[in-house]
Amino acid sequence: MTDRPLRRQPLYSQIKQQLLRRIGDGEWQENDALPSEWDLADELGASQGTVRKALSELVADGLLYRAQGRGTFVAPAPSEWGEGLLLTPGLFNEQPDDLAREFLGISRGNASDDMAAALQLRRAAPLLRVRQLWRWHGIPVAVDEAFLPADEFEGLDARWLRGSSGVYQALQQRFGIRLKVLCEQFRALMLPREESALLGVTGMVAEAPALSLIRISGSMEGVPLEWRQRYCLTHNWAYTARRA
Amino acid sequence: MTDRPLRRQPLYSQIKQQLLRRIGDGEWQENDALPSEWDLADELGASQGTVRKALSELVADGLLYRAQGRGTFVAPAPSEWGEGLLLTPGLFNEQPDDLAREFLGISRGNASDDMAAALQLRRAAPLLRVRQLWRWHGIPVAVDEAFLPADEFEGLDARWLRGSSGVYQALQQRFGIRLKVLCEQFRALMLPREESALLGVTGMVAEAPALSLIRISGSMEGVPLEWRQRYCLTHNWAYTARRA
DNA sequence: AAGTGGTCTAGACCACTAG
DNA sequence: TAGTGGTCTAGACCACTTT
Repeated sequence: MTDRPLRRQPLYSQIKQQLLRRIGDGEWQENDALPSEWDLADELGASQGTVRKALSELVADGLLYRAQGRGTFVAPAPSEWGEGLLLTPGLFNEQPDDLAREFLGISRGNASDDMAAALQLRRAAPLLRVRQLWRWHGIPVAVDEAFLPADEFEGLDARWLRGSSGVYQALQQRFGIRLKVLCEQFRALMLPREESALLGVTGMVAEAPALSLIRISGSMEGVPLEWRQRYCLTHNWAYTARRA
Repeated sequence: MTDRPLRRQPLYSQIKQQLLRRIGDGEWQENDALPSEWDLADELGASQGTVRKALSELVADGLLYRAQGRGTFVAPAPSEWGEGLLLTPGLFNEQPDDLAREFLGISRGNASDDMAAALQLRRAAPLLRVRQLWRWHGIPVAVDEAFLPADEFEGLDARWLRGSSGVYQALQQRFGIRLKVLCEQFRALMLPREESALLGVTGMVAEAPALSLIRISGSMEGVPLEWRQRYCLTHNWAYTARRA
C-alpha cells in the first residue's frame, strides 16, 4: 500500500474491521468460503501475511474457521444457549446433548440501574425483554431472560423470535448483528417463585437451589448490547466452560 | 494416506516448547526480561518473526507479557484464587477485593471415579488433598479442596503449603511446574454439612445455596494435574469470568 | 542514540484437499 | 495438478522507552 498518509490503526486491524463489516452486511453467508488469502491481499493491496493476521484474529473471535487446503469460511452463528454446556457433573469429555428452546414471549420494560450501567444506557432506559425456556429431553432445565436496548432493536417482535432459533439468530437475520460474549457472572441462589413455576419445581419443598448466570454480550467491537439472565437447575447437570 | 509419516512440529512450536522448559527450569525468574526477539532468533537460528510467533503464544497463555520498547518478561504465577473474580452481583467493571487465604491442611486419599477419569489416573489412585479457606474482609466466603496425583507430587507437605501463598505457588517453587486452567464446571447446590461449619453458616436455617465450582488444571501442555472443588457463598457476591 | 517490541512486504516452500 | 492454508525468511521501517 503506497498512499497511506495516516495510520491510526495497523493495517491488519483495518482489514479485520472491513471484513467484519462485509460479513455483517451478508456479503458471505454462513459456511461460505471467503476469497483466498492471496486474492484478498491483491484486492486490498496488502501482503498475504498481513491479510492472514487479520483472518487469524477473526478465527480467534469465532467468526471464521479455516480448513487447510480448502479455504476460509464464515462460521455459523453461535448457538442460542451460549458457550457453556450442560453436562453430567464431574464428566468433562462428554458430548453435550441438544437442548430444545421454547419461546415464551417478548415484552417491554425499563432498565434496572445494574442493567443501565452494564449496557451503557441512561437510567430506566427502555428495554426489550425476551423470555425463553430450555428443555433437556423434555424436562425444563433453565429459563432465560434477554434484555436488549429497545432503541437499537426497534422492530424486533414475536414473529422474528418465534420463527428463528433464538435471539442471536433473530438479531443476525433482522439487523445483521452478531453478538459475542463479553463477560459472565455466576451465583447460587434459591429459585424465585415465578421461575419455580416455569421450571416445574413443586411439591412440599418448594425451593430449589439454582445457578444464576448473568451474561453481557455485545458487538464484535465490544459495545454491550444484551443483558441475559438465566436460571439453571443443576442438581442433575453442571454448567461447563471449556478453555483453550 | 496408508502411510502416515511423522509430521514435524513447526519451528515456532518447537521454540515455544523450549522456552516453556527454560522458564520452568528457572532460567528467568518472574518479571525478568527475556533476551530480545533478535537475540533469541540469533541464538536459536530462526528469524525474528518465527521467534515472535512463539513468544506471542506464550503471551496468550499468560506465561509472558510484553512492554513495547522495553522487552518481554516472565509473568508472575497466576493467583491462587484462579481466574474468576468475586464481585458484587450485577457490577462488572469493579476491581476485585483481595481475598485472604487460609491453609487448613493436607491429607492423603484416593481418587473417585470422576477424578480418576479427569486426571487420567487408575481407579482409586492415591491423591494429595489440600484444603483452604477464603476470607473476604475477614468473612469466610469459600472453601477449597485441591486434589493432586500423589505420585507426581511426592514430597509436597504442609511446610511448603503453609509458607507459600497457595497450591500453585508451592508447585512452582517445589516442582517448577506451572498450571493453567483446562476447564471448569459450575453447579448450584445446598452447602454440605462440613462446609457449612467451615463457612460459619449456622442458625435456624442451617442450609444455604452455594456455588460449586469444579476445575481441572494441568500443565501448559494440557496434561491434567489438579482437580479442584470449591464451594462459594454467593448471596453477597458473584463469581465473574471476563473474556477477551 | 540505542535498544526493544510491532508491523509489513515479497518471496519461497511445505502440507493438504479436490477435481 | 492446481488451489488453498501454514510456515519461514530477510530485510525494512515505525513506535516507544531508556540512557
